[in-house]
Amino acid sequence: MGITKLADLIRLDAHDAISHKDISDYTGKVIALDTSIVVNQFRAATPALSPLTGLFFRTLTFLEHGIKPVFVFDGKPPGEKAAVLEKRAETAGWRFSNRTGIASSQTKDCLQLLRLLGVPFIQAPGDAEAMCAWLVRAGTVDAVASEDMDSLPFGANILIRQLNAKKDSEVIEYSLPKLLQKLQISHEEFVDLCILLGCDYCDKIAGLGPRRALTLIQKHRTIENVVLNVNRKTHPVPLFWKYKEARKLFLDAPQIETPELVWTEPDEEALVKFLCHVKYVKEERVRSRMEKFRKTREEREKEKAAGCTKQTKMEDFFRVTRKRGQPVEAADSLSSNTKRPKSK
DNA sequence: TGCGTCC
DNA sequence: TCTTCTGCCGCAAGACGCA
DNA sequence: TGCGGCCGAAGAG
Repeated sequence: MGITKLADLIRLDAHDAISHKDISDYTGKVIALDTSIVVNQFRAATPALSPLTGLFFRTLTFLEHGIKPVFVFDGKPPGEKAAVLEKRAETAGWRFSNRTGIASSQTKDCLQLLRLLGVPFIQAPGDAEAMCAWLVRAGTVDAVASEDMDSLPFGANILIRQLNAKKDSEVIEYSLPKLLQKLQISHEEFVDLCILLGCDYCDKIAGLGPRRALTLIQKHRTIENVVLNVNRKTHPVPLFWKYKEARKLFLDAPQIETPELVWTEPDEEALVKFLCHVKYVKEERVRSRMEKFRKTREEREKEKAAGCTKQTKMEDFFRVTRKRGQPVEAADSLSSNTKRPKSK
């Protein structure tokens, strides 16, 4: 669900924090993705089909563009969010199964697919969004790609939306430092603002929308002070309001030692065996996509040989590792890329 | 480019 | 009176390949 | 399921 109306607020009040990019602008970048969001996207688009094929196609598109994806899996959700998830699952009519953090069969399939594609993945101790944001802060990855805005209060400096395989689709990049500068608030104040807007971890104050919430935080700086300065009759504070727990979740996300990230060559034969013989995807579909992948890769190498500097040589790309706390480039360099508005 | 199909 | 919030409604969500 | 647009209701100045 993310943060209610945060995208609107940024669009209207901190437009400078947004830049419009093309997927090719992320060549050579390490991008963390919340796997559950990606999988749910495919499930929502084609409920009758396995989301595995979608994951397969999209991951290859990333690799073709020289993007190094890292998939992050949800661990045991924090108690506050578990309640929300359970409620959501109940209304949707399915059983909420990630209470323990034990991988479902679908998760195991995704893990297997990523292994065969040679793409690294990380098991988060809790919320995958929190882990993704922490990876950016630690310099392990350059940005988070997600449709949820949660990564920003979690502290991800760069958030990318609409990073998909569609041709001519516009990628939107949000810069947290620019956002804070434009709104003239600190990260802690921004977290309080997100709680007032409405997040997954606690209730919100009724009657306070994005306009008023922003003005109040800019004026009074903390939720405690905002509460003292709003009309309690028209804007009642929720009973047993767990805003302090929510604040703690955003600011003190659980951290783990990041494993060394390694990208290797996709194993076509094993992919065919898994996707076609176990998951019953048509072999022709998998083979032709792999063929296209190889051709794109060859073209890139040719371009590189011809002196096209932007392209990443694939031999360089594979078997490349990213060590902990050793960013390839500062995350901020992503947002310093030239804006490339799409012409329609 | 639009539309049908993927499983 | 103007601004802001809320609730309701409708639509579209992925990616590929063929015509 | 989530969003954007539209509308009526309610609050702020």
